[in-house]
Amino acid sequence: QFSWNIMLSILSQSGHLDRAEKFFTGMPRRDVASWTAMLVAYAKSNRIDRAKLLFDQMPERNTVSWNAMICAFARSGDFERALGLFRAMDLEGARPDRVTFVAILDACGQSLAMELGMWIHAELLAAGFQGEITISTALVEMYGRLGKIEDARRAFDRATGIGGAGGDAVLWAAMLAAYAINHSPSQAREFFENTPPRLRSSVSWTTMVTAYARAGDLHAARQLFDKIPRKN
RNA sequence: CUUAUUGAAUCG
Repeated sequence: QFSWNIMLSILSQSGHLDRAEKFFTGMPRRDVASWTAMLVAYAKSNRIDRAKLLFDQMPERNTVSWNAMICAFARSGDFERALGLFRAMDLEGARPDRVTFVAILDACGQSLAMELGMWIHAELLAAGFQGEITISTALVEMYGRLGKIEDARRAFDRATGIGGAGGDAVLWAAMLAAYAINHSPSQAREFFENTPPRLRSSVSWTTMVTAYARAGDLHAARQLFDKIPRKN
């Protein structure tokens, strides 16, 4: 069973939707993973409608299947349906996990659904997902997009811990982006300078450079660009 | 840490 599923995911990841489809229908046995893999294959080819059809036809659904479908909607920009599915999970007794929450927080941020976002935030605290770094990053990103920079910062501070130097490069880049979106480049720059080099990535650099460029300060952009270490 | 789903910028 494992090997069939592996074969199926190889086919879909290499973009052979038609072959994946044939393989899927020809499989001697199909478990939840097989159905979900096929669903994702459709979604990646932008056949969201087909994906949803498969989702509805699945003999059983687990959290991963729900996540896959929610992510598919979110990726296609259909945040309404993504959020709708999230609500429907409860009714079918599927429990959201950290992947669900990250996807939903992202959808909230992109659709500027502040009310719901804050509600979700409370939900995940209650569910005990507080400490997950991907969750923290998603919170920072969402609040940043919503213009709630203080809330973004609060989530960030909790994630970086006592010394304030915890977390990873993704978290720090997300916080930087939150500043860059909501404040002047110099404000963002201050945060950038206070970022431990270990937690700076090429993403931090490009975020900072484009912040200057967007503000029209091409000189500062160029100057910073020239300071980027070779490896980045 | 390889059977399915998830976190950051730019450009393509």
